[in-house]
Amino acid sequence: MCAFYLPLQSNIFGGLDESLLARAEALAAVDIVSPGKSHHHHHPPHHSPFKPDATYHTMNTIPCTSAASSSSVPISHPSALSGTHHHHHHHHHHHQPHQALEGELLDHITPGLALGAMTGPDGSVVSTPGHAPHMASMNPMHQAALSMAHAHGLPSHMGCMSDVDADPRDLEAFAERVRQRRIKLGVTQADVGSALANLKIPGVGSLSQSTICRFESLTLSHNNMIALKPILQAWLEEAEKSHREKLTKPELFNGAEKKRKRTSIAAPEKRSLEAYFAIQPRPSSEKIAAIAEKLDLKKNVVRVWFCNQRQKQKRMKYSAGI
DNA sequence: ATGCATGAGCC
DNA sequence: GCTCATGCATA
Repeated sequence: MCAFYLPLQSNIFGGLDESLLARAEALAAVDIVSPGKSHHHHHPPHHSPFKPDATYHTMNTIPCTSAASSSSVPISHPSALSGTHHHHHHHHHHHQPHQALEGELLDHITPGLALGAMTGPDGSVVSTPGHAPHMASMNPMHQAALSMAHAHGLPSHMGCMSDVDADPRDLEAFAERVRQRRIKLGVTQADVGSALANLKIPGVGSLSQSTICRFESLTLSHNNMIALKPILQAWLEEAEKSHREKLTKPELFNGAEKKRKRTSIAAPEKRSLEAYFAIQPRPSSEKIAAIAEKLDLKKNVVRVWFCNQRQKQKRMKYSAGI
C-alpha cells in the first residue's frame, strides 16, 4: 500500500547521521493507514512538551512484596527443540515493504554490517528460541520432559495422551474453547490466571490476565502457546469440576505498592520508530542512542521498543500458514 | 486488549 | 545485548 522511494545520500557512517534519520522520519510522516482500522486523530494523553518519557521507574526499593514477587514462579519451558530437531521453522516473513530501498539504506546505515535482517539471516534465526527462562527456583526438570511435542498426525487414541500437540489449528480451537468455557463459567481472565496456582501443578504458578488474554487471542509465540496449553487444559478440567461441585475458592493475591510507570510514546515518535524499524529492525547501540536523542526519548526506552517490536513480529496469529 | 518493562538465560 | 515469557499499567 505504500511505495517508498528514497534518494539515498552518500556518507553516513560512524554510527548514524541525521540524513538517514530524517529520511525515516519523512517516511514516518507519511500517513500509513492500516487496513484494519482507519486512523483516527489520536494523540496520547500526554505528549510531553519536552521529554516524552514520563517514566519514572518507581524504583520501588521494596525488598520483596511477599506474594507479588514470589508469584513469579512460572512454568517450566518445553521449548521443543533441543536434542532432536525442531520441525517448525516455517515462520513468517510477512513483511518486505521495499526491498531494494531497504538494501540501499541498510547499506548506508550499516556500512560494515550486512545485516539482511528479514531475508537471509532471519531464516537462520528462527526456530531457535529453545531455552527455559524463568524458573528462578524451580524444579530440576528443565527442558526435557515436555520437549518434543509433535503430533505426528495422530492426535489421539491412547489412554494417556499428554496433549502437547503443536498444531496451530488445534491451538486455535483450544484457545477458543478456553475463552468460551471461561465466559460460560463466568470467570475473568485474571481469575483464570490466579486459579492456575491452585492446580498445584509442579512448576506452575499463577499467570496474569495479560497472558491469559494473549493465550486466548493467540498473541503469544508458538512455543509459548504450546507450553501453556496443558496448563490451561488442566484449568479447564478443574474449573468445570469445581463448577459442578459448586465450589469456588476465593483466590487472591495481595496488593502491594508497586507503581511502575509505563512510558507512553507519542504518536509522532512512534511513527518515526516504526519507520526506523522498517529500515533496520536491529539497530546498533549507537543507532539506538541516536534515534533516542533525535526523538528525545531515553535510550533504553528506544531499545526496549525495538525489542518489543521484534517480539511482536514473531507472535502467532496469522504468522505461519500450516 | 495492548503497550512498555523486567529478568532469566544465552552469546 | 538479544530473545522470550510474562507482567504491570493503561487505553
